[in-house]
Formats: sequence, C-alpha cells, structure tokens
Amino acid sequence: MEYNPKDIEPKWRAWWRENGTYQVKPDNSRPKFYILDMFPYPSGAGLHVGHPLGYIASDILARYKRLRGYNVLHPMGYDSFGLPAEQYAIETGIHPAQSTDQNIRRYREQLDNIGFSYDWSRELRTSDPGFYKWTQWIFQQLFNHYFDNEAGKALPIAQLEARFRESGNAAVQAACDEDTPVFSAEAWNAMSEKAHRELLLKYRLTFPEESYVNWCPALGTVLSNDEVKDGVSERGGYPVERKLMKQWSMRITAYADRLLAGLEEIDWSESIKEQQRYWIGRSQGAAVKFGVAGRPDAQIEVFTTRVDTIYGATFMVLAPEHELVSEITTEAQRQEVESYVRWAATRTEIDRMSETKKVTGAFTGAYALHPFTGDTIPVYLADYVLAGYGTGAVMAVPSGDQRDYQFARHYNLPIVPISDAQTGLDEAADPTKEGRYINSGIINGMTYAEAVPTLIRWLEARGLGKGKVQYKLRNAVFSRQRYWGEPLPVYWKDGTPYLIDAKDLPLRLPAVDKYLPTETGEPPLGRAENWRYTPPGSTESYEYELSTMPGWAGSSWYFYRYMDPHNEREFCSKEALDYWKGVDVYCGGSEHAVGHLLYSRFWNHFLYDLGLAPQKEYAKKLINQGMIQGRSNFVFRAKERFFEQYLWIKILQPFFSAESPIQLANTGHEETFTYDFAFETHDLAIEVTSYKQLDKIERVRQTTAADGKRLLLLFNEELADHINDHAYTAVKIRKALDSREAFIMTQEEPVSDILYVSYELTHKYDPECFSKLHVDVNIVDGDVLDLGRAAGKPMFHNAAFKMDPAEKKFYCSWEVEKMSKSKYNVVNPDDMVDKYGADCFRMYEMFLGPIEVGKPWDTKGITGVYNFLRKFWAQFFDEQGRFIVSEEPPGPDELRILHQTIKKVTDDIERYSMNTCVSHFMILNNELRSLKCNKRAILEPTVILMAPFAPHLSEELWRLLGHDSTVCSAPWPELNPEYLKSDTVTLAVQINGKLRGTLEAPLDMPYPDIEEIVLRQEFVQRNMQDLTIRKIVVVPNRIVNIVAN
RNA sequence: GCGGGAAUGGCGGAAUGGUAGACGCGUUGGUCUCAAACACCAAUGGCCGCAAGGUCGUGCGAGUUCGAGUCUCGCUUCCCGCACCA
Repeated sequence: MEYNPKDIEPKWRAWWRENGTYQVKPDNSRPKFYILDMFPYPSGAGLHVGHPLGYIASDILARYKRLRGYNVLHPMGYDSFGLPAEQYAIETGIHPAQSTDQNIRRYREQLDNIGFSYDWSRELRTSDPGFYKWTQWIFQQLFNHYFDNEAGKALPIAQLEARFRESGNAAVQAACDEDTPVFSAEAWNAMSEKAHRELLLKYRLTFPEESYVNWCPALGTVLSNDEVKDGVSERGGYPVERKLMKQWSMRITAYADRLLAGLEEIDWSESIKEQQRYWIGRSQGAAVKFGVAGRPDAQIEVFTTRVDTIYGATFMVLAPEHELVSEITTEAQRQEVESYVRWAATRTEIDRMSETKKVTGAFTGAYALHPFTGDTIPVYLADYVLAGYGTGAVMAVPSGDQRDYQFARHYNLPIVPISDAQTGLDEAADPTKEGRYINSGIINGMTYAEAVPTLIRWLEARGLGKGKVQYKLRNAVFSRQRYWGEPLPVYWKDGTPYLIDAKDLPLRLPAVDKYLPTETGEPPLGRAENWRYTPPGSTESYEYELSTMPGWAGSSWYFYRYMDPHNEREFCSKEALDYWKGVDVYCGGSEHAVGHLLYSRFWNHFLYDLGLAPQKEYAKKLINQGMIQGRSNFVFRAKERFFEQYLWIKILQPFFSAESPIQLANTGHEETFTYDFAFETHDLAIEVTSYKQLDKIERVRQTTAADGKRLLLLFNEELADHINDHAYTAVKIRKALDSREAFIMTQEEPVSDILYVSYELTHKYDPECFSKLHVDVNIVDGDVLDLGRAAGKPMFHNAAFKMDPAEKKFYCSWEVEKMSKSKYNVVNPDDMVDKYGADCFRMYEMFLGPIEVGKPWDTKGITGVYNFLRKFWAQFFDEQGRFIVSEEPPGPDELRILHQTIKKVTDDIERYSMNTCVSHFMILNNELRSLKCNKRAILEPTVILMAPFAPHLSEELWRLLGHDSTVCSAPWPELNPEYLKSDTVTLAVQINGKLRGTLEAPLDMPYPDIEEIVLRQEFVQRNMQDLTIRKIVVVPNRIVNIVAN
C-alpha cells in the first residue's frame, strides 16, 4: 500500500473540523496551556513557505501539550486593519473590508491545508466591529486614567481632579507633560471647565498634543518611531519628515520603568530584551541650569550623564529647534543663526545620517554662565544636538566627549582636561572615569564616585540642578490620517476632546466615497456624511475625531480576546481570564521587537493596573522563528542603484541540439506561443544531464549579446507588470537550476569589476570546470569579491565568488534574502503540500534546522523526509498491501529504541528543538526496519509520538490500528527507563586524551576490573610501549582515559 | 561606533566538558532494468596507506582541564538591531 497523502489528509482534516476536535473550553480539571502565534496581516500575496515555520512549531507544541493532558488554547486570527488594503482601495475603489475578506479566505485556505490545530471557533479580526469595540473601549480607559508615580500605577482621572480641587497639583507626583504649570486649589477652582479639561489632558494616558511627528507625505499620514526605518517609512520606503502636528499620543513613557523592570521576569531572547532596553533608553544623570550672561530671566537647562565633567564645559550647544534660539541670539549673529536654522530644517533624516561626521553649527553670540565657576562660555547651535532628546541643549565638554571635541576643534574652542587620567587629548576626547579630577574647583582630587554626589548636592542646594533619570522612549503617536483603522471614539466640543458614551461603542467606520484625504487636506473620514456625534441628553451634535488608530492598536490586546471571543459585555470575562491567565508560549518574528512587543506590554501593564489583566507580563516565553529566506535570482550592478529587471541566462551546454529541438511553450496564459530552438554551437561544455524541467519557462526570447554569444532572455519588461508571472517564472527557473548546474547568469553588459554569478556551480574541484570558469568569469584569483553594497548600504546582499587555487576549491555562493513577491523568489506552501502532503511539509520545515535561526529555503531536501514517511508507512503493511501489525511481545532491542525515542522526543519538544525530533523519528524508523519490526506494542506508541508532527498520517494509522477515537486525545507514551539499559556499553579508551580504540564492556563494571581489561587490550598495549601510567580517569560507562608519559 | 548573536564536511545541521560530524541532502559505486526513472544495498571530513592503521581536523591565537566544538581571555569575519541619545 503506497503512502499517498492525498488519500488521507483531506479526509482527516474534514473529520477534525466536523467533530470540533480542536475546540476548547475552560476546564478546571486539567491544567491550561496557551500557545499563541502572532497573527498575520492578510496581504494579497498569500503565505509563502517562510510564514508557516513558526505556526508549525507552535502547532507541534500545542498538539504535544494536548497529548500530555493539557487543556490547550491555540487560536488564530487576523490583524486585518492596515495600509496595503487601503492603498489597494485607493487604486481600485474596492472597499478595504472586501479585499481584506478575500485575502483572509485565501489565508485560511492555505492555513487549513497545512493541518493546524487551531480552534477556529475563536478566530478574530481586528477590523471586526465586535473586536474593535473593545479596542476603542480600552482607549477610553486610557483616556480616563493617569499614571500616579507614588502609587506606581494608573489611577482614575477623577481621583486626580479631586486632588486638584483639594490642594492643586504641587504635591501630585504623576506622569504629565513637561510644560504642566503648577497651580493651587484656588486657582484650579477658579478655572473654566475648558481650562480644566485642557490641564487634565496633560495627565491622561492618551491625549492629543501638538508635537513634532514623523510625517510621511507619500502615505499622507504620520508614523510612529518604530514604523520609520533609516529615515523612510517601513511600508513603502517613502521619505519621512518632521512636522509639528496635533496628534493623539499614548503616554507610554509613564510606564518606562515598569516596562524595563518587567523584562527581568520574562523568558524572551536577550536580543529582543536588549532592543527594548535600548528603545526605552534609561540613563541616569543630572539636569543642570546654566544662566545666560546679561539676561537674568533666561536659563538653559541641560541633561548630562557626566555631571562630573562639568568643569570641562567650555561652551554650550543648542539644537537648532531649541526655543531659546531666537531670544538669545545677538543682532550681530542673527543672520548667520537664522540661515543655519533654516538650513537644518530642510535636511532630511537621510541627509543627517549620511553626514554624521561633518561638523556644522553657528555661534549665537550669546554666552552662558557656568553654574560652578561663573565663567562665561559661548553658546552655539549645531544639529548634532537633537531637539527631541533631553532638553535639546548640552553642556559641551570637549575633553570628555568626542562630538564636543570635534566641534571644539572646528571652532577653535578651548579643550580643558579635567582628570589626571586623561590621555591623548591632542587626538581625541577621553571619556575616562578613572583618576582624580583636576581644573575642577570643588571636586579637585576626588574620584568619580565621590565627585558626582558632591556636585549634585551643590546644585540642589542652590536650585541649579538635580539628579535626573532621562529616557529615550517617546510617547507614542496614536493617530493616523487614514481610513482603514479603528475610529477614535472621541468627539470634539469647544476645542477639547470628549469620549463618546460607552453604550455607543463600537463607533463604526463610516462609508466614504473615496479613500483619499479631502480637498481641504483632512483625513478620509472627513468625507463621511454626517460624521457627528450627539451626546446622550444633548440636542447639539459635534464632529467626531477624523483620525483613526494605528496598526498596533488591535494587536496590543488581542491575546485576551481569544480567551472569550464572542463576549458582548466585556473585552474578556473574568472567568476566562482567571482560567487562561496569559500566554504560555508566544511565537512570532523578531521584527516586532520594539513595536508590537513593547506596545502590547504597555497596554497589558495598564490593564493590569485596572485589575483587568491577571499578570503584569502577558507572555512569559517568546520564541522568535527565523526567517526562511529565498535565493535571489538577480545579479546586481555594483555601481548602480537599481538592479536589472532582466534575468539573463547563458546556455552552457548544447541542451538544444539540432537533432532534438526543444519546444518552450507558454503554459501560463491564454495566448500560447512556442519557440523552436536549435543551437549549433556552444560556449562551454559542462555536463548537464537533465533539462526536462525547463519545459515550462515562459516567454523565452533568443538574443545575441554584444560579444556575439547566444543568450536567452527569460524575463522581459512587460512582465514587470505581472508580478505573479514573475514569481512563477522565477520558481521554474530555480527548479531548473536546482536540478542541474546548467546555467551561468550574466549581466547585459559585463564590466570587469562586476561578476557573473552562477548557482552552486560545482562543489568539488574540477580542473576543467575551473579553468573554463576562470576564463569566463574574469575574477581575481583567491579573492572573495563582494559585489559591493549599493551606496554603502546592504540593500541587497550579493553573491560572492571565491576561487582558491591553493586549496583546489571553487566556491560560489548565492545570496539569500527575504522571500518577497518583489524579489520573485517566493515558494508557495500550497505547491509543497500538493506535491508531498502537509505532513511532509510540516516535518521538512522543522527538519531544516533550529526554529530561531534563519536559513535559505531549499526544496531539494524534502525528498529525504518524504522517503522517511513512505518507509514509516510501509512498516504497517505487508507485501500485498494489507494493513498488518503483529501482536507479538516486543524484544529488548525494540523496546530500547522505542523508549530512547520517547525520551529524546519528549526532551527535545520541551526545549523547542523540533529539528532533532525529526532525526529521532528517522533513526527509530531505520532501526525498526532493520529489525523488521511491525509489532503493535512498538508501532502504536510511535504513532502517538509522531502525531504532533504528522497528524494526518498518524490519525490514519491510529484508526487502522483499531481505535475509534482520535489520536489527538491519545495519551503520550510513558518513558520506562528500565528499557533504556543494556547489558553492555561501548567504552571509549583514550591515551593522553587521544582516542585509541573502543571496547564492549558490561554495564557498570567496577573500577579495578575496567582498568585491568582496558590495559589488556591489544591497541592499548601497542600505544603504551614507551609510556608509564600516571593516572587512569574512568567516566563510568563512557570513557577511560589513561594518562601516561 | 554601541548592543545582541553566530562561525563545525560539498550543503542544511547533530553533539548534559567525555568516541566531533547524528539525521537528511548531495556525490560515488553496486543491485534491479533493453534503457532511464523510482527503489534497494554500500561508501562518503582531509591527507598517507592495498590493508591494518596512522595523521590532521569544529574561524584564528593563547589558557584552564586527565580530556575543550562546548569553559576563560584576546583577535578575525559574518548576521541582526541601534546609531550624533549628551
């Protein structure tokens, strides 16, 4: 009986679905386990083989935990608000809901194909009003709370109001805007309601404010810091500029310390935790106020982490945007300063980054007063000081800070050493904390540890400064000028925002005629008719907020909704929260390190403060699956920014001969055309034995290159518009390349310093091949040539050639890169499932290597897994194809290998090492085959062990073994350590740490006997001839090391 | 520049301080076949050797240890993240 996945897989998927096998309910009799995948954004491209990697690993874990008796919550949903659907809507007029729905259906189909054990009755979509009702509700809670620094948690804003009425805000320790004025109770009580509301906005955890934001003109929206990479938008790569705008903001900074501390209690990768720590960017230092000469009213405050270097401050630098700039600038300098400020404003982020080493600045003509010495020091502007960090001003200590040093050198400002340990100040700054201070007034002769508190005490006593903690973390911009997102449940009255009544939630997205900004530049919601709110009991109506929420809103809390997805009264019931608590294992990509993974922790801390979340940290364990990369099909030009849109293939071998012309037919389109080829001459004769997979390449065009050699052009510019065709073609070409080393790809116009690339041309030294390639490839012997990084940035990795005549080896490597539609290197999981079955695909993805590391996709290896499954299947059938297992009792060898496998697979799943599990199954199968074992007592437990990995095959065999219930609820085989023991062990014998031989010895042989036996061995005696034994180290049942000289 | 991680055959990758290279791919040889494919069997880190065996081997250099891919120190290279953060 042949193993045919198509016969069994759809059948069992249907059965599982019909029988609700994967549906879960809270069950206090069993321990719970919550395994969550990061839900996908349903893009139009569908899944590729890289996507399911994490899903498969978590599915294996979920199935395993079920077999271990856990009540497993393993849900899936869609992060279905987002930019691409909106862009598509702008282009086509199709409502994003409609295209999103279509994409989701496609995703669901693909996910179903792979046999995941999701409880689909809990599916959710962030764009579903039943879901975003609660996103809006949480937003309202944030609006209604402030962060109390004394309590260390969020408290209702009403409590804050009460305190203001009682005693003003002087004694209130709360997270608030920097510019919050101090007021007394009397003053508060005398204010208007509008004034009250405006002041409260300075405390609320979400609030509108005028601030510099990342404005992306091309996308017509603002972006949060984590959505901007290298000065351009993460989606689309459009330029981003800084712009002062009124935006909703989340006071995440209030939680900075808790988000930092929380990292200590979660089992996430060090790299993600470090990224979050860095993003939060806590630094301890001091705030110091400098006076301005001749202006007793003005002060320049700076933040420094090195207050101990303050005596070395010989000038000050302000950011060009600093608010005091025009005030303190002298008339003589005004023109220069203004032109510098203008110049700085026009520079984009990219400009700044590419010129970080260049010193620019301007002198304001003003002088600051050094708080300790009273000296006057000049005040400059420079854009190396950032307006957005600290106070936007620094005290410049050229002897201790390299940037200040460079600036001082450029403007010929004094560089004063401040420590006797500083060296090399002729060359560079020396930021040492060693030694004792010199030229430093009250701290002369002190060490670093003594100086800092001395200085801070001095400053505090005079009101000139204080110790301060500064964060890099900024409040997160929370509004987007887009259509396809959650509407903010807010209306505007009298210039301040009000929440709509909770009973009016959800505030549904209105219909609009177009998905573009209005003619007056308002967001698309401005197009909605009658987009106004009438508060309960009011006759007036007021305009709703026109912005929507950002993409990360829904994903900041969705993990709770799965626990109770259909609840209409609460975001999640208390019972469900008490039972499921939080996520036990969270699986997803590391690209969300400082976006989703930080924002969701923030919301969770907030919900925890409200008593709505059971745990401070919602996900104890995080697994980051690596990215599966595709191979690039392109050869890049080193000196040009964009790579060729063509793929050239040069035929190296006469695989089209005059005798047997090959037809290349277009099979992908309605129009069909064929080319007949007959090549008479050939450039090279690398042996090629298989070409048949070439027969589906589309649109091949024969052409002649400049040097007169024949070339085939496989892509053409028309195809650029048909991305799917590209992907298709690229895959076909890769298959051809995979099958044989048939091609060299080359560029249109070869240039000597640019390389030709071939695909794993040879892996063994072949002198013929070598010399011919040498001629053709034009490369420097023994060199690894990096094809260069376009414009200094690794926009694309490149293929490299290495030829090493000394080693007689020739290497050629392909670059690997992210699989993406635009790179034409996508491999579709459906194709894999269609050809090999879901079980095989699942196992193969796991077999590729550890989940956390990225690796290139290589379809070749899948046959190994497929053969394994076929052979495993065959164990259950006799030659006539009848299902037959023996009821004989198993022998010790069979039991040993079974229990070894139980042990290894159990241990390895627990440590998320799925790749080695697959190996263990293969080893087990190889052993059982050589033992010709078809005994039920062995095979039945094996089927259960395999069930998490290959659920369909296991289910089929399980039923054939005579079970009525599903293998999904079978008990995990129990390890019996007795069976692992054997009578003898293989002892390795080393002499001075070198392996000299092995010998079979009885288990647990006593020491003197071991020594005796070992020394009797022929190979030991032979190697011991001139040596005297010093010592014999015995590791029981493993190794004997004879130390001798 | 700073932070995190990695480096093991032709390739993906295994190895609680204890026989490096499990398992798979690929390759080579063989069986089957008119032939091919599939399948099956065998070999497969390099070098020397007919063989037995020897010898060198986990990026480089030191160290700890009876014993190091694994631990320590110092480098190199690559990947990821951040990047004028005062």
